[in-house]
Amino acid sequence: MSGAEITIGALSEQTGVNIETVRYYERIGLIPPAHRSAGGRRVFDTDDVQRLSFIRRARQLGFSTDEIRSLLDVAKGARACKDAHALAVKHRDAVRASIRDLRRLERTLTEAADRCSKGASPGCAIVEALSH
Amino acid sequence: MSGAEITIGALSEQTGVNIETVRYYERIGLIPPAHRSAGGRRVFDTDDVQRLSFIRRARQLGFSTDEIRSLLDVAKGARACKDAHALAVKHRDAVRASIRDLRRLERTLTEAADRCSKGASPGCAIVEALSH
DNA sequence: GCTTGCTCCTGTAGCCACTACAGGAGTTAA
DNA sequence: TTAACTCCTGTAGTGGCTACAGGAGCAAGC
Repeated sequence: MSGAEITIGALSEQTGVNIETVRYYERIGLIPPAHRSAGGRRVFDTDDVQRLSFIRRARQLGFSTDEIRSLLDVAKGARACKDAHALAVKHRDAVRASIRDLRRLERTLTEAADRCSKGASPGCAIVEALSH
Repeated sequence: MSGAEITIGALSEQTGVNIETVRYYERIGLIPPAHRSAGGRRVFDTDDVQRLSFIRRARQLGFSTDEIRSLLDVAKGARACKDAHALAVKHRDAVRASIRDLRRLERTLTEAADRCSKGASPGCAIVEALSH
């Protein structure tokens, strides 16, 4: 029992997580089923705000919902910190690979766009670049 | 009528595009409906190989199927090169933005992972980083 | 001519992480 | 009491594929 009773709308505002997304997280079991008011509405507390904020930050860092499940386990002590470390490193390596790919991509796009704007090519330089 | 009659399997091998994906592209109208053999099977030619290779390269550069539709229009002269240029520049800017985001992300992940492996934090540094 | 094994066909459903309804019910302020 | 608002469930859509199930065409060997 931590603090006030919070509606789903207030929870959404405080955490920046969409109302529909909160319900979705409940549905897939990322957050536990919320308590209900007499009228059947979800009631949250400050613990839920904490948890949802945690999830949101993890999502912003690109962790998948499954990875977040593991991170939440680490947070509540049900799993070793080592696992969180492994996840973070694995994810960071994936991010690094993405950056490398995107850099190459950016170069290719820039080259094509530059040749095009200079009107050096007879046809369209971008179409040309994609044709072989 | 350009060249030999090519099955969907051969087309897939020559272009590196999955068979199911070829059928998917036909379904969404990214490629025109293929001609059929007497037995009802799709028959392709070298023009189709060209087109599909074009599409594949564009996908590898991260263009959406809708953007590729426009690029194909430019390729066949039904749309100005200017439009392709605009698309490429817009896409390149999006890629640049992604790179910036991922760099920040990579830094955050590295910092958290490093603090964790050094065992400097009392709890888990990664969980800590996500908690506020 | 028949069988075996391969390729291909259509149609549907699943993936991820949401997002967007429709149609109804609880809640609050004037 | 009425209006405006928030919330409820359930379902379907997004993009770009991918993965079946259940059937049919086709080529080679016997």
